Amino acid sequence: MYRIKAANTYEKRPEDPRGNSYVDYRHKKQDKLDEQLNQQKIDDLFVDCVIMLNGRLEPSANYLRQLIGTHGGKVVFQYMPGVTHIICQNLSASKFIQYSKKTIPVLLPKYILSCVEHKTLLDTTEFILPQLLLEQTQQTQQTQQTQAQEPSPEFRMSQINFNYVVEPVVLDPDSERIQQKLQNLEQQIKIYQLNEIAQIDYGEVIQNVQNTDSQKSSPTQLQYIQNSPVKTHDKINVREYHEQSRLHHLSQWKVEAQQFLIQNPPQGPKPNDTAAPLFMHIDIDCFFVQASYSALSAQQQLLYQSLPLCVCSSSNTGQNSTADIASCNYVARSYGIRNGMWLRTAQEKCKELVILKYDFQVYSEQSKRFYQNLLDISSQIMPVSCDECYIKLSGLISNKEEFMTELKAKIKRSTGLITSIGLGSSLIQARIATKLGKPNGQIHIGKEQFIELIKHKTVDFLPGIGQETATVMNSIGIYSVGDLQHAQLNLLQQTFGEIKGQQLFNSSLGIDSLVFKPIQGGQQQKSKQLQVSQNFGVRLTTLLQLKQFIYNLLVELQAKQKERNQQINRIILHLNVVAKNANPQWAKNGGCGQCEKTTSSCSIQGEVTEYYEQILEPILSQFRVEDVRGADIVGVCGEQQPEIIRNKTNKINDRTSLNQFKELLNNFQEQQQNTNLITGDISQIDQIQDENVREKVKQVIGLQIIKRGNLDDVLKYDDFQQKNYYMQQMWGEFL
DNA sequence: TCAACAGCCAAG
DNA sequence: CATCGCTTGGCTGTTGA
Ligand SMILES: Nc1ccn([C@H]2C[C@H](O)[C@@H](COP(=O)(O)OP(=O)(O)OP(=O)(O)O)O2)c(=O)n1
Repeated sequence: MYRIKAANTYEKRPEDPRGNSYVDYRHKKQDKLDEQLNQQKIDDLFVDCVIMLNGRLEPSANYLRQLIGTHGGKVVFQYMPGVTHIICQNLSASKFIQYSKKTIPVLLPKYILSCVEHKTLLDTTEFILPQLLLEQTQQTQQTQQTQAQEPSPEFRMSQINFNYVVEPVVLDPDSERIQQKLQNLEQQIKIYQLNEIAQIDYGEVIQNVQNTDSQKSSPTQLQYIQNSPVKTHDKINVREYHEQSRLHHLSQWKVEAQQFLIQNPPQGPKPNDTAAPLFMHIDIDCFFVQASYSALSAQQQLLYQSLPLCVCSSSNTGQNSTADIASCNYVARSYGIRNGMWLRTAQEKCKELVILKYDFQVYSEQSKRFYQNLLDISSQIMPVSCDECYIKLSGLISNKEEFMTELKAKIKRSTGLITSIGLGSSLIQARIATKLGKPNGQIHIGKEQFIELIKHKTVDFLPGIGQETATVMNSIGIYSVGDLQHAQLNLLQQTFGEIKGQQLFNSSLGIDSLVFKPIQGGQQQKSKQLQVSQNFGVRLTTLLQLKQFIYNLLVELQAKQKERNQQINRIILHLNVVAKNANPQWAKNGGCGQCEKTTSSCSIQGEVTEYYEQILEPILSQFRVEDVRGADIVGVCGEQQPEIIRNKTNKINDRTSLNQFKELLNNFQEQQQNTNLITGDISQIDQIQDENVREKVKQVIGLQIIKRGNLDDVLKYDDFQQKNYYMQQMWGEFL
């Protein structure tokens, strides 16, 4: 039996685990924040070193950079004269040749960690990249501090190696015995009893869906083991757990916002598609904090005015809380506190941080009120979340400033909440405008300004660029948005893939990759998948309990399916099992910690709840029940209406007439956003000055028109995202 | 050639 | 007391018919 695992999992540093569940992403995010805010120098260990980090590393390049920085060293991500060490992990063939000729030591990341650990520069011999060892052993003695030759082009273009290794699963010697035991036990404890119980539970839950009464404790709910690390005063089941989970509500409210708009179609005027495109993005500032604050008594509000506030499930003052901060106000942010940060980290930054309680009821009501205020602006609204949405305003607004001021005042009157508004000619421009204006901002960004305004931001400022993408970008020498604006498109595409690469590039220029999809009144939204998860507070002892857990999740899935009137063709179970070397010290209290996913899937005929055993059966031998820390169940929905509009990615790569391209593609983009199809006027192509460029554009567009009959069909046929083949066909001439 | 599937990433 | 780490969608890459 084999399990695929990321090749470079680094297990010695639990606070930066990789390749596991999203849960670890939280840790990484936390790390990143910590790192950004802790840059004091510790010593001068690496003071004479210029260390080049290359490719994907474990621990992450970001972490190593911080580490080296705090010990006085300099870090570069591309080769340059003066580099004293190269840190690398996966060597591609071309680089292998390059590196083996260099006189600079090429070392494993372990070298940095060991040096720090021993507080001295160690001999490099032990840490030479194994691939190079044969060639280089003779040379290593005299390699340090040597000046290097000019870099070759390939050398500068750092590639990322996404190799995977297949690693045999070493079963715990006990597990088989335990399995056996459990199975026997299960048979003894009447397996059919579960079915019986299950039926009862099923009925109850469905009934509860209908009359929304809170559910009484049912026999199938999870049982916590005695003396488990998670102590609980009460038993919980999936539904009760979700009631308390902010992320569950957040996801739920997004769906509710969509449904609200379906049931209450916006009455505002229809935007004018022939007018200059104009989009608005609006977001309530630190939503949870404002809402929780507004629910306080006047006296308390006065007391907390202009104090650092946050919303967090912990009310403790004990200093070691691992509770997440859902939202913090801008005073708190000035201390470096961020949403999603653990309370104890935040309290290290600001002792006076005031904790407010969640009030999900209030958030839900405020969200509804917020949306109510948006209904008469325009007929086209696209919700992003409970506190955030895009609205199309093309041709509807005369005085922008006045409009924004009035809307903000109106929302303030109705909800008491302060919002930020951004206007721009594309979604991303509006989005960035909001971000730049926060808090209490109202900004309109012009196309030209956009590129200048964000030039000096780090790449992760752009929506769509998170921790992972930023790290990879850094490793190919792109740090700022400006770097990205001037990056080589083909390098980006080579690194991130054809579409993703193009989208990243486009984003830096303010061109949307997100498509504006306003809610269509009366038309039920169909999801592609429905998911139910619980990865908190799960500590099981018996197989029976595991089955109950899975069953409970399936009951929720079924309820969701019925509620949304969707069909589920297949379910996928991701069981989160505690990672072998997970460091308990870093684990969130009650959380799942570092986990490895064990996955199983099966097709569904009939009710999903009937599959609780069948879905577990194939993977039962791969883990011990007491190691299970949670599960995600994904239901893949069927009977999807085919999407008419797939994502379209505009191609730009002619540097000499970049501006013309930008302009042209902006126009195309705008038309696309305006009509969802480019039906329009392609005579503007004739206005392109540069003959080369003009012909290329004509070729590509024209070719497709001929092929498909007309431009509408070209774009309807936009299946090319599915396969690179189509990309080549559609846009090959451009490349 | 393309649908299906699995995995990763981002977002609030 | 802790603590409530969910859910959806888009893109990449592989497979197999
Ligand atoms: N990791 C996160 C991020 C957000 N939220 C919740 C709390 C936020 O109030 C709400 C909206 O998220 P935003 O990203 O809009 O952040 P805020 O509204 O808190 O702040 P701002 O929009 O001013 O940056 O979602 C959360 O619970 N956990």
